[in-house]
Formats: sequence, structure tokens, C-alpha cells
Amino acid sequence: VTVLLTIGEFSRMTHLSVKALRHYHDVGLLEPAAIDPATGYRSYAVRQVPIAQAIRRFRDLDMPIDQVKAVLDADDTVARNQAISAHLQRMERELQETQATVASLRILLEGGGAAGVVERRFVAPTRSLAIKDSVSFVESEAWLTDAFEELYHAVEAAGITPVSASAGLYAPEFFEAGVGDVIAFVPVDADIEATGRVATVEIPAAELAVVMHEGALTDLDQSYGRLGAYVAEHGIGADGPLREYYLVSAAETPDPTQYRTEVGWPTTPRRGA
Amino acid sequence: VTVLLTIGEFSRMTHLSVKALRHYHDVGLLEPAAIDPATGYRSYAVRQVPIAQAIRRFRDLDMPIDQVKAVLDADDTVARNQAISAHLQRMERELQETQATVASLRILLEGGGAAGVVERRFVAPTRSLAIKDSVSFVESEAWLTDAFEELYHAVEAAGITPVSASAGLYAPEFFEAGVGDVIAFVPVDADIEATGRVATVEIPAAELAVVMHEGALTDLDQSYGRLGAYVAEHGIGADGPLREYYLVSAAETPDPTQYRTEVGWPTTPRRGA
DNA sequence: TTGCTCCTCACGTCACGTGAGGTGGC
DNA sequence: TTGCTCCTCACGTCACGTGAGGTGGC
Repeated sequence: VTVLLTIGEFSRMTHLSVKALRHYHDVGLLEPAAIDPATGYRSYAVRQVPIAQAIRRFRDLDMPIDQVKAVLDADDTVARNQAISAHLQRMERELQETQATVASLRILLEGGGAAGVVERRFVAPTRSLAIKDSVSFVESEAWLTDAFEELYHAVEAAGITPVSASAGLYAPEFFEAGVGDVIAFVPVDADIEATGRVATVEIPAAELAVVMHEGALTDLDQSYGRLGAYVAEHGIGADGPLREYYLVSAAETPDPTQYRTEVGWPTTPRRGA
Repeated sequence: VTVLLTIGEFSRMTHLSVKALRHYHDVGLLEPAAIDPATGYRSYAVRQVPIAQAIRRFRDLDMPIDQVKAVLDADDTVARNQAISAHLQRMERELQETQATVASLRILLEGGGAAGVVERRFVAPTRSLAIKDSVSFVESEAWLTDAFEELYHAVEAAGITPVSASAGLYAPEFFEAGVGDVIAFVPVDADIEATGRVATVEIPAAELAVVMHEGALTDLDQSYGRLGAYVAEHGIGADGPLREYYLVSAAETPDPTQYRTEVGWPTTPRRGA
């Protein structure tokens, strides 16, 4: 016979609170083994204890309830282990970002802001291989990595060579609303058939205030701040997407402090230019 | 003259969304430099850019808004740096817990549950130095560390020696509600004057089912599960606090896999005992 | 018989995001 | 004049926690 446990006993055995257990029942993550139809009392089975203990660990790792459900429902061991290691990888990435943010905070508080020279520049229209998508600010780094991987595959497959560094166009609402259109592009001098997300497009010309950003992309806001101040002080702001040219990036060096990124802020044309 | 920025410009310069900036205004974390009384339009000053960038970094590190406010309001550099490093320490601790949880999850999923032998035991009343408090489950490890430090200071100050290992009593609601009375105690054979939170008390006798838990305290639920199953199967459950005896703990070894903790679950008395 | 355990709503938390609906300046 | 930017509510999100108010079993 199965030994049944009250919700209180089950709570002490799993270190999940009674409120949490009721919530997991409500959302279908962990159904009691039996429910008294008269009183509504929940009963749990001893064999549910390890499942509940696993749930507690997943939740301690901040895995969303839906994902926990998916992992537990996967009777396929391979799929289950994949889901778990995918989550652990996400966590490792977050940890690295955290360390980068700490370093970045230290620099900022020590007053060592980027003081690069602002330069004004006209960029001509550029034929490019590009991927365009609506991207959220938080997922943009991962999106960019994927996009450039795909673009370089297309470049290689076509047997051509990029004309200059890879770059990105960011709609203002990407920053202001946290979601907006982003175009990742690689300048080329030949037309290529569209495959998958990759298309050949002409990146429009622009008049820009430009600054060289040295270091990790987490700190890009410092260069944006510098450009924005410059543009505001000179009253030369114009509409249009923000630009980033990745001169030295993860593709070239594993050390983020070696990254070199040109940031461009749209301006009105210069007189006499 | 101060150059004023629209909320959109300020957003692009700081990489904080417009919604976030309005929220920070509402809660008093970051007041605009000026507000148009007719339209309600917010204006920000260039000198606010580094402050906003610092706020973004603190929030990326999940520092609560109230704490960010406290850190920024502290014009005392020393206090500010203390608050920051306190937060970074908390994050490091969390990281270690995360790694422990990952290890713990691996063990659980590989089916290697604690299979220790359950033993029944009567423990006599024990005169002890104790600290009692209402403690939440999440903060209990830190609370316990502090409590034992204080207790050992008191023991030392009195020039006496503990009679046996330090231990803890946990009210059922500590697990079931996530908050409940906890007593940390060190058995002694002399009365000591109450100082601070420390008092001399008699820990009551108890009839217990006991199992030896080997390894980190994160995994204690496995031993609780084993005891609860044993007690339920034999129908010998009784009221009363749960007990943990810390035979080998952080005080003795830096390696959590070396920890030895006896867990006690209250039972009815044995026949013939 | 009396606490004790358990139950179900309903609402709060935290830091914004998501629309809806509307207004002033170039 | 027409978009565009900005504005203010009001409500949603996520995983429970916090009471309130009430019932069945030892």
C-alpha cells in the first residue's frame, strides 16, 4: 500500500513551503497523489518526494516553472539532460556578464569614463549582406553573435571577402522602448542570392558623429553618452538609426578589453561638406 | 548654460528605457533636471548621464531600487563603498550557493539519494547556551553562522567548554510557512548570565528518529525525506520541533562534503523503552 | 470539546512592460 | 497641417507570501 502524506509532512520532507506546494498544484507542476473530495485535503505519496526535491533545486536555480515542467515531463532522458545543460549554460553566461558589470561599475565609479575624441564623418551607401529583425535590448548580444555567424557562413559560401568590418544599425526605439529593429550587416561588393534570413541590401548613407569605443560592449553606453552630449551641445542632432562598427570584436580576440567599436550618432550635414 | 536633453535622447545616451526612466522618476531614484509645468515634459542634464549609467549597472546586478538610492544618496564615499562591497559579497555567496545547487541537482538526478540508516533514540534534556529567533528559511544559514559565532564567544568568555556538538531546533512552520522559530544551542554544564541574545535554557527531552546526513546542508531535505518516509511508514509521527546536530560543520572543515549532521524527527516513544 | 491542520479566495510584492487614449511643438 | 515625441492612467507579469475567514478530524 502507498503511504500517503499530509501537505505539512510533505513540506517538511521536501523543504518546499505549503504555499509553494499549493501553487505548484494550481499551475499543474506537481499534482497531489490524492485529494479528498469532501474536504479538499491534499495527500502526497512518498515516491513524489524526490520529484519535489528536484523541483526545489530547479527553482533555486531560477528556472521558470514552465521550463521545470517541460524538463520533468520529458521522459526522454537525452532531451531532459539537454534542457538542463542549456539552463546551466545560460546561468554561466549570466555569471560572466555579472563579472563584466562589476568591473564596469568599478571603472565608472572611479570616474574613468571614456574620453575619446568625437569626429564627424559622412559614410557613403554600402552594399551589404544583412539580417534584420526586431530585437530586445537584453537578448541583443546573443542575437548579434548568431547573426554574424550566419552572415559569415553566407560570405564564405559565396566565395567572396568582406569589404570592411561588420556593423549594426539600431533603431532609436531599440534603446528607448527596449525593443526595436536591428540590422546586422557585412559590407560586400557582390550580390548574393537571399538564403534564410540573409539578404543583400544597400545600407543608406549617413552623416555621423563618431567616437572610438575601447573595451567591452557593456560599457558602450559611455560612448553613447559622450556622443549624445556632443551632439546636443552643438545642436546638430538628426533622426536615424544609431550605428556600431565592430572593428575588433569577439571574432578577433577573446579579451573584451581589446575590443574596438566605432559608435556613430546621426547628425545634420556639416556646412561646406 | 546647462544643455538639457529630452527623455528620448537621455535614454539613448544611458541605455535605460524611457519606461524605466519614468519609473525612476516616480519612485524618486532619478529626478529630471527640469519638468515643463505646462506639458509635463521631462528634461535631463548632461551631468546626470554618469549617474544614470551607474544606476543601470546597479540594476543589472539586481540591486533593489531602495539600495541603489541609499548608495547614491551616501555622499560619504566610505559608506558608499561599504554598501557596494556588501552587495558584491552577497552576490558571491549567491554564486557559491548556485554552484552547490547545481552539484546537488546532479546527484539527485543520478538517483544517488542519501540512504543512511534510520535509528531511534531518546535524548535527555540538555542545559545549553541558546539563541532563539523567528527566522526565514532563506536567511537561515547566515543566521545560524552568526548565532554560533555569538554563542562560542559567550562560551569562551565564561571560560567553559561545550559538552557536545552545537545544534538547532526548528519549528515545523519554519519549513511549512518558510518562517518560524529557530533555536541555536550549544550544550554546556554551567549557568551563564544572559548577555545580548544569549541565554541559558534547558532544551527539552525528545524521542527521535535520527539519520546521519553526510555532505552539504543544501541536501538536508534528502535526509528529511528519508526520515519522514520512515516515520510515516511506521505510523510513529509526533509533534515537536525538528532537530539538527552539527557534528562536523564549517567550523571544522572548509569542505562541505565532509560535513556530518544528525537530523532528528520527533516520534512517539518506543514500547518497552 | 478544543486546538490544530487544512482549505479557498483576494490581494500584495517588485520593477518595470504593455497598451490605450490624448496633447504640444516642429 | 501632419507625424512625432511625449504624457498619464490602468492593468499585466511572475512566483509565490500575506492575511482573512472558514471547516473537518483527533
